[in-house]
Amino acid sequence: MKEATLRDVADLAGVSPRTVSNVVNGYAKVTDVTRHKVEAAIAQLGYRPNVLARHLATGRSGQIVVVVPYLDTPYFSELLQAIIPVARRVGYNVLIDQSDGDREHEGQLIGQASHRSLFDGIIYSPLGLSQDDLSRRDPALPMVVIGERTSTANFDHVGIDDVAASTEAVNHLIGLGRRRIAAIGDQPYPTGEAAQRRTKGFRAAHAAAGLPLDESLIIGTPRFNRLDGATAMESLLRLDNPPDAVFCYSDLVASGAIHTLLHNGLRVPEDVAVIGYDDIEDGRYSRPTISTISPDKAEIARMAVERLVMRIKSREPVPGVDLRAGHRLVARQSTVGDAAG
Amino acid sequence: MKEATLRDVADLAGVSPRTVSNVVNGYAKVTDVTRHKVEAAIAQLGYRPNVLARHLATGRSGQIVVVVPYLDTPYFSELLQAIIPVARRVGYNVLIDQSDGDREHEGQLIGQASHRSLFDGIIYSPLGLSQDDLSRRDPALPMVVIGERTSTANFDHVGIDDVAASTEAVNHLIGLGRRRIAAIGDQPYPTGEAAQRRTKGFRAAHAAAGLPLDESLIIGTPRFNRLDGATAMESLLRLDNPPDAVFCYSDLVASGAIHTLLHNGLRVPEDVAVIGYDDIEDGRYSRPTISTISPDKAEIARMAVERLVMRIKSREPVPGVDLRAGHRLVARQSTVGDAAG
DNA sequence: GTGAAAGCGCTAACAC
DNA sequence: GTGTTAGCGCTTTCAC
Repeated sequence: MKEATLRDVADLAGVSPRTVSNVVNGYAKVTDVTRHKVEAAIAQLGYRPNVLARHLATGRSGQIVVVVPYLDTPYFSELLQAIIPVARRVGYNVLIDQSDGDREHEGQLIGQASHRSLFDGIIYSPLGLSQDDLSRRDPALPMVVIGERTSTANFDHVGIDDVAASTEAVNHLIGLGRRRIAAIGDQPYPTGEAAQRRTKGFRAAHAAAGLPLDESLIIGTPRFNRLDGATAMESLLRLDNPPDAVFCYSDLVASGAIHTLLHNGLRVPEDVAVIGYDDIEDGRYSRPTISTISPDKAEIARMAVERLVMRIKSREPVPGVDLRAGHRLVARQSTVGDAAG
Repeated sequence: MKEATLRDVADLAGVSPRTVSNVVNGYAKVTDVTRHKVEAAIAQLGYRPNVLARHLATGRSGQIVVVVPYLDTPYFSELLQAIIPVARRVGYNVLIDQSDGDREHEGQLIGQASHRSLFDGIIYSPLGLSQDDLSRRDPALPMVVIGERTSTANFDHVGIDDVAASTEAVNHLIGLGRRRIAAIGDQPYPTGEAAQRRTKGFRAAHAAAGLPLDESLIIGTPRFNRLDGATAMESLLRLDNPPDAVFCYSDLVASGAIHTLLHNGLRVPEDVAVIGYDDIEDGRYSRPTISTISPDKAEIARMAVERLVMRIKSREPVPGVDLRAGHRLVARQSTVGDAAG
């Protein structure tokens, strides 16, 4: 049996397609009595609008693309999982794209023309994409960037206050009486803005506490993986005067660092306290559980989607804004021990 | 400047839209001279077909859904990464859905009606979905199942020969002189078919080698995660007579098991050899690198997509078939030590 | 507030 | 082999 069309509904309700469309989309004002008639007809026929036809008529595809560097990095997959339902709720499908940190790919996707009728907008969580790359994109393509860098006239940015969050993380360690605090994850080059903001917070906390800062305790890593954390921790342990606490720029890094610590017979947090960043699910179940900065992923997702949809629907150019989502520090075993429960 | 339409091309080439459509889609035969004219016009106008319009006209959406239990499980994300480009190449977008092992969700998605014009077919990598659930689905929705269970009249199945692969894995361990071999990951309940096939191979290898099998060395786990592996390994180490090798039903499990072994001062592979399953990227970079059964993910992806597209395009009902992708054993450090390089 | 009708850009009978 | 033409189901000016 064929699906009912808008015209069927119109016929049954004794109104024109125009009216049905109005009711369905809540556009123009419709008399209550007409609305009821239409709604009854819709119910009776089990009518559901044909998305495809709507897209053709409106010239929009109803698809948005979310680009993440790595699909299997927990932080990104969790972010994705937050974004998908939000987008679906406002009528958009989510296409997922992995950039692989591959500049080529990233550039191509947002380049001119390639997106014609394929998607209406893009949510971008870049890694290793320079300001330059971003501005070279098709400015007509609505875009929201998550995470790094700040907005321009062209696009919006959604993220948490990394500097403040990092400061809190380090303050937490200081508050626990730690005095030699290391940082793992710095990336002192153009595409490492996110990392640099964390380093900034790291410094700020030291300054505020009047705590001297040993530059040799800031370890750079190419990425934010477990292996990076493990390797960095090893080099820290080789120091004459190893740290008594570590601020890791991701939970994965923290996990790697903890691995190395335990492997070397050190206790976490008794000998070395470790705090991470991202609040990935793994950290809640690992042993010890990992203290972390927890970005409000749901809020990030909501902000990003809302803002993107707004851009898509807007006829005029929209000025770029910086949206700040919430975050909180979650103290778990890796800093406070079994007090964390 | 507006995009060129098929009609523009037709006008410029001096032919009818029908002909242009034929050329674009390679449908009917077209004279070489006509084809060249059309192609020239296409090039000149920079014409690209409007996907949306095509979908409306054909009644298909050009979307397929891939459902995986967990987005952030490396095996699934790698599979996804293999599927996406293949699907794109044959003109399909991939919508990703995470079922969370949530029966509710899985059932709903493949139920009646919910997919109208949203997607043309579904590639399903189920976990915890019973045969019953599967057959309750809308039979009109083209479906290919990856991994577990075998096909029915309704859908196809793509997978590797788990029993053979598992047998090879265990043979590998036996060939290295191991005699007390454990298995981690059995799931002796209806939805654990994949696990059970591995156990079957485990038994087969023992039987073939005339090696007695200690049932207490077969450890069940709720999932295939790191933590499952670590926990299971701990219980194995508490045995009076611990194993000298372990066959893990996933690389994640192997990773967890290795973690526990190293943590307990045992050497891998000298004291205990470990082999995993899935060949996830992590296993190639961890220390030690993890020996594994490597399913040909590219082939799985190709088979699944090809078969699904075939189903989508076919007018008549298609009988379900079982497609078998290749696999190979990859010996790395966790079984052969530094001989693996 | 609602109706009539013209597309959105493509595909696919149906003819020639 | 190629042209004609009628939709696919919806949105949306334009009138009333």
